[in-house]
Amino acid sequence: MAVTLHDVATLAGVSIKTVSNVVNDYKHIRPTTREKVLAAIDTLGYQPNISARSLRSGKTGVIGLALPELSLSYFAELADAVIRAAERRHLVVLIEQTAGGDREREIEMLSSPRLQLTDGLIFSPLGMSSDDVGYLNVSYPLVLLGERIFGGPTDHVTMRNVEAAKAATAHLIARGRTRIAVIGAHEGEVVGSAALRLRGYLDALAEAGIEPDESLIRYVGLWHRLDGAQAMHELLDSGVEFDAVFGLNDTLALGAMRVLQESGRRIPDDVAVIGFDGLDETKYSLPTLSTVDPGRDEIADMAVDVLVERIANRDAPPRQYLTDFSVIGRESTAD
Amino acid sequence: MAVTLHDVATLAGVSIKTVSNVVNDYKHIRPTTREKVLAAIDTLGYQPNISARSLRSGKTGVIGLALPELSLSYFAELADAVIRAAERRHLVVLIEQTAGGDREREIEMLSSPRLQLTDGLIFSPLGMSSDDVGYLNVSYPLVLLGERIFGGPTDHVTMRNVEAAKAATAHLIARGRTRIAVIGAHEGEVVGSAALRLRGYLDALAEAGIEPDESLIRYVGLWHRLDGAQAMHELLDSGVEFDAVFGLNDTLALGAMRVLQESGRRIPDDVAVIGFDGLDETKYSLPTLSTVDPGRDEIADMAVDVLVERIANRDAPPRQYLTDFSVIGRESTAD
DNA sequence: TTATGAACCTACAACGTTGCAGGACAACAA
DNA sequence: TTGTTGTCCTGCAACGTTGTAGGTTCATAA
Repeated sequence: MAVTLHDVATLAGVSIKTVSNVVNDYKHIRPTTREKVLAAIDTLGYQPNISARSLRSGKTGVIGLALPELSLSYFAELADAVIRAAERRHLVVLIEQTAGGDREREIEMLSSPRLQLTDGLIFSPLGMSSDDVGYLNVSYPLVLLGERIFGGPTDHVTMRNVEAAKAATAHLIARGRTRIAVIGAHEGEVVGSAALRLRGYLDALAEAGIEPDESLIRYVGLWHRLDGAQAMHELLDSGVEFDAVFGLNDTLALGAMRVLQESGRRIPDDVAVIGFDGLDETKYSLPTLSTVDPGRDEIADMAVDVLVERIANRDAPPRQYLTDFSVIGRESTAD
Repeated sequence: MAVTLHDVATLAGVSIKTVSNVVNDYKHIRPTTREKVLAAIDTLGYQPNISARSLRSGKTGVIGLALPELSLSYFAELADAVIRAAERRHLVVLIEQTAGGDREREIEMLSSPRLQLTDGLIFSPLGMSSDDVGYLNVSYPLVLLGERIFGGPTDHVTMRNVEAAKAATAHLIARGRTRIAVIGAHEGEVVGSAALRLRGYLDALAEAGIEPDESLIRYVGLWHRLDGAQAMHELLDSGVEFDAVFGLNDTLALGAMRVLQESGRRIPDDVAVIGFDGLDETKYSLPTLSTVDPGRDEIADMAVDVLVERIANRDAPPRQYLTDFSVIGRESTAD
């Protein structure tokens, strides 16, 4: 059925190896020979067998991308960006979902035989924590994304969470807001997106000389829209005064915004709202949502680059890479 | 570096083939031998080399999924469902994006050597049309999704678009609405989601004895939120009266809803709105959006099943499979 | 006792490719 | 002339696996 080097070689009247050389752009080939071979390849419609090539070379041209779940917009947009970045480098992406970031699933995934197909993995953990850092000692090239785990034995690409959250908070302060609620904190967390962004929030308050108010900090379990909505309900019920909300991600902010509107508050007049992540969706909400763009394309590009380098050179010491961010002001924080 | 059958065989004191037999659950193996081998596998941490296995067997355990782009929620949720469905069958999914549904890219993708890695493809076209049906004559197992192309030479999984759109429209009519605008029609289209859903809309009107009004049918280019918003602007500017809106997909409906609210209309009091696709997001909008659930999980399950069958039996005639749908009433069409 | 067949195990070849080593030939310098 | 260098091409072996065919052992039946 399938056309092999052998078939091409026979038709072109050369050896198998010469065909292979042509296919792989080997230098020392007479132009006439090259053309004969290319013609044969063309008439037979030859395509190299990737399995055989992989077996021989040990490379597959596939990279893995493990993330909690594609239904979450943040990860869908991340996957989109990673696939595009990989494509530019002639790599193809195989996606593993870890059941919404289940710790056991993540650990299991790290040693899954399914990764055999892969030259390396880009991993965005959610359930695992720094305690699980030992599981990252894998035998294949691994690039870590996000803020769940620091100081692991692998390359790590992440954004400047503290600085970005500080900038988002400063954005609100610059618009005269002083009673800024923050939604999405995680009880007792030290690293992780929630903790880092909360720290940025506190830094900004400190810099502006605003006393932090614990009653303005709302804790949630997950970072879904429902959690944002519920946290806002609680905040409203508590009766505490506030004139701005910082959602530690866009989804939380959108959920909170909905509840604010239901309660009759005007955005941004009564309450200004800002999110975090730069989701596409924030451009279309009512009102449009100010947010922090973490530079997703840059993260994706960098992650793929770093992985490619790591595949080429496994002995280099692991490095940490930081991307740039930008605050995007929209209607929800308009003056 | 990597542990092979050979290493395991040496340690266990049996032949390579016996180890292979154990790994592949060959029946006639003495329990004691099996345990010896399993012990050796365990101590060495053996994992089969998938490239070699693929080369030998011609199967990779990978299926391709080609779709316009993951940033569009519909496709992100579809990909999520397909990956889950594939996982249940011990398959892994490789995702190809076709640049938002670019026709050239779709055609190119169909003969990409990247598909070599794959046992078959699930393809959700957007740019290609029924004129391009010839390009679907590929040599690998292919399952088509969606409504762009009918009557192709491949298996096809889709939903009952006409019936579902009719049901959505009837849902509005049952709530006393008679001036129902529809957003998202495609000029001159005959097949395709837009045309089919528009037909369902017209069928429902006809059944209720409502005369269709061409000025209530709004045409758009793409099905993004901005297009929905713009169509609604035009509709409002046109001054035509309406008491309900049927967005041919959820994104259009959400965009339209935003503009309706900006214009001061109350939903559903002044205007009822229903969408189509059952996006997760519709559960969280303000107000929550009524929609049609096309049974995405069922589509994904079926697509993977059909592909697996097709891989096993390439000679069976192509079939068309239809999934069930359900109308989900929410706040945007509440009585 | 031997014949029969099932249970268990093994050697060999092959899947399609590429690295390696080397051969044939031409061009050029000494 | 001979030696040297470079160009162009080839055969062989190997990557790790599984299908095929066949061999050995053992229990059971004749």
